[in-house]
Amino acid sequence: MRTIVLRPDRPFNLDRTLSCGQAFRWEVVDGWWNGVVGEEAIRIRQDGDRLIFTGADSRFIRDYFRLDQDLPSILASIDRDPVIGAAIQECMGLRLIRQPPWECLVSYICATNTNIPAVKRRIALMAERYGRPIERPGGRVYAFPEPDALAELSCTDLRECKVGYRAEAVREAALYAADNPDWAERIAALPFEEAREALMRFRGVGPKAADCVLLFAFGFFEAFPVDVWIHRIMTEAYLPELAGKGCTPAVYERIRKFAQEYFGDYAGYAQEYLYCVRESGMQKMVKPTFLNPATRQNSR
DNA sequence: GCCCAGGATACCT
DNA sequence: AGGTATCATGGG
Repeated sequence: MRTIVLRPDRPFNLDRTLSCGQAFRWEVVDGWWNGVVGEEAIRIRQDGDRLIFTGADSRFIRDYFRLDQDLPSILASIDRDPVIGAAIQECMGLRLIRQPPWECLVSYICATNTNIPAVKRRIALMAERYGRPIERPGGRVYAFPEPDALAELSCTDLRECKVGYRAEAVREAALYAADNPDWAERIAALPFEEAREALMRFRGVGPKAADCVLLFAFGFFEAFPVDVWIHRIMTEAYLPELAGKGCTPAVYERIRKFAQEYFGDYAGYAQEYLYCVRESGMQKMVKPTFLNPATRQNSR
């Protein structure tokens, strides 16, 4: 059992971080979060300013949860109005984690037009059936399968993991990644927009999935994924002129460009905080509180 | 049975 | 450039 004592100027909230829908392989079992990251089977809980965990060393935990990132400065930089301000208050301590690129890519291919529980099920099935077993005192768990393990499968095999029509896309991605083991390094070395284009060359990866992988795996914090919830929040609170138009490619582009300019280099954090309060936050907007241009400009 | 969900794609006009 | 049908699955 290991412990990390959190510095007061490095706020962190484990529950918010793991339950906000950015990662799909964590679950709570009697007060502990259990998850598999790479080859590590991790068990962790938070007690005030202490993180108590097994299954990985402290350096791994710090890196995965980005505990050394200066969250207060980041949040100060995006805190530009009452809407995002309320989300920051409510979700303080939520951090964007550093996910393994391959698992993250497959996860968001499997996350199109579906809901979070279904994605978790798909990833869990692929891991149980085709991942390397990891033996732990608490039982056996499975690493997420490497590209070559998935590349061998037929679409039928993948469909039995309940991925549905996404099977071809998962298979193609696996074949490509197995043939190009350096695919992630090459994307990581590109500038943001080029990395985005590279990801969108995978079948089944459009703007939204690409932005999620850029944000959750590659640490491009200017990425601003627009799903149906974010589309709703952004059109109601920030871009009323786009309300009721549906999230067409042009609308998607306008929202993400606005967000990058308005929230700045850490727009992705704004996105995740807004997503975190998607339901409670929308309730409070029964009378849509459109921010007027004046409010937008003199903030901060 | 319905509608919705961390959408993308091919195919229209 | 801008609309639209379709895809497979699970939750509510």
